Amino acid sequence: MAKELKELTSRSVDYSQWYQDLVIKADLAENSAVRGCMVIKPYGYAIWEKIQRQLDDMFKETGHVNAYFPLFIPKSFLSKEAEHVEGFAKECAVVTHHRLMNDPNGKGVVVDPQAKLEEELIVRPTSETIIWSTYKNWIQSYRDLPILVNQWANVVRWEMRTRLFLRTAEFLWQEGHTAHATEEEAVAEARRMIDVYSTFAEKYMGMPVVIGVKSPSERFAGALDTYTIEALMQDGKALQSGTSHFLGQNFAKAFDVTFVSKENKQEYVWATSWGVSTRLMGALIMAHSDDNGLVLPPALAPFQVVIVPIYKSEEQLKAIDEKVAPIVSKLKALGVSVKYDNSDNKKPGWKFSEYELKGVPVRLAMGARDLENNTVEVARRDTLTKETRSCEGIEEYLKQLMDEIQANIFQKAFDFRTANTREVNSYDEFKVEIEKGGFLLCHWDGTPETEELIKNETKATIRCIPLAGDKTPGKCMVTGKPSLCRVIFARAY
RNA sequence: CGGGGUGUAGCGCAGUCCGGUUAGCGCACCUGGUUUGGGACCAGGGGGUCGUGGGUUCGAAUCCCGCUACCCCGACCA
Repeated sequence: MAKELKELTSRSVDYSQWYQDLVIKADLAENSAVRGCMVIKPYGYAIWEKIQRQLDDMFKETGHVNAYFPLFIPKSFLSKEAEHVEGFAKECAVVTHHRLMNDPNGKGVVVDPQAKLEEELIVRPTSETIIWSTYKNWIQSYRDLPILVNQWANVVRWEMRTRLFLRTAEFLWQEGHTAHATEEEAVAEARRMIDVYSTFAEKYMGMPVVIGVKSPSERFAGALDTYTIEALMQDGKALQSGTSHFLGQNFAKAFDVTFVSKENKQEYVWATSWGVSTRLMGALIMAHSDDNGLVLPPALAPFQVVIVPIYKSEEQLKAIDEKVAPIVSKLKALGVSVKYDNSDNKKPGWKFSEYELKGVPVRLAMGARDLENNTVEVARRDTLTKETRSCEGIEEYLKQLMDEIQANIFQKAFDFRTANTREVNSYDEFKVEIEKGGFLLCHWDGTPETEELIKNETKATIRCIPLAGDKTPGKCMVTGKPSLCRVIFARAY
């Protein structure tokens, strides 16, 4: 490998730099000329499309439908739910005018002062308000419920500091917004969707996550409960990868959304919202990548197999083309996506490195030697191992190899998390352990004050109170007050 | 919004302290040739308002003042 690239992708350098260089080098995304925004490049977007398609299928299976709501939200909508506005007001992009004009001084264009909007429009930071103002018109009777709607959209949050994929000023996501007749049903929906996210993360992204509930101070603005999936990155920091909120009747009350129940009573609707974003791609990158570049799980790789021909002459290439063609079509028939890169403008060595950097799960190389022996070289991205195999039955072998790689990638991340999850019983020990990264399971007295203190002193936050696992009570590591169960502390992105 | 840093070819940088031929290097790009089983080599070539506005000077990438953009570290957050 070229020295330059080795330096760029080496994790011995600062992790955030490693991450950013990897994103850019692997042709996933780049910084835009617009502050804090990101250009998702075709290869990166192909991964997003995979994520999108899979999630969308899972939403459909759970009875949801897609819809689309406006990008702009009248300013007054945002002020209707007090906590909600509190949470988002500081990071909103605001539209104040609707027209430009030629600069009277002849210097380009200026905002036309005549075109000032009567009421400013907010570029959505999330769509609860515009959606609930719409739901008001959709809901009269219990027969109109539940409403199970999802939206694929972009949102804007004017963050002070941004990072590619992890926190951009504009990002792509999906946001589900559901309306229910009863509290139980809404809670069940919020729980069901965090399970969908968890399944997606583990089965498709190959990334183990902990399902839990957020402490009150980490809750979504306007929610009664926030469920989260928390993943551990290779540098020992946690990443919140998806959330599902039980909103109670807060938004129904703010937007006066009521329905007539079976018992002919006027009642407020119960709500949930849930979302995952392009941040999942950040998670995917940081969870699995190594010094050679991305490592993509087969389930989300834009193509699962790349075939590289090695040849000295036109005739040889032609012979390899002919040999490869039936393998390609057979692989496709088996549902394995494959790219045959017989482009003549790059050398094989270059292609090897390039596809490794891009995280393609399996590379096949075929040259004159292979033609003679009816073999092909199979290189695995996850283990970086190579073997030469007969072309006989290679397609079936590759198909099952995909499952093996998918499982191996998950197992590796799972083992890493296990090795970096520790029980900690004293605050002194905590201060030492937190420097090593990872998840720390600790007792906490349940108060926001203690949480705040720990955060200020150690930069660690409560990632979640896990839903599953050990529920043994204990004593808070800081105050010694009683604690119901251990919670997960970590430094987070 | 506080602290720090950087703007020089598509990308990455040197040159700036100490002003002085025609602004340089690596990668990328173009042409020709030899190559091709782990990011090839040789030869030739093209590409620059040195972020921007002003000032000092015979002369400014370099010195002075303003503006601006981006990056990093905090605070805030999916």
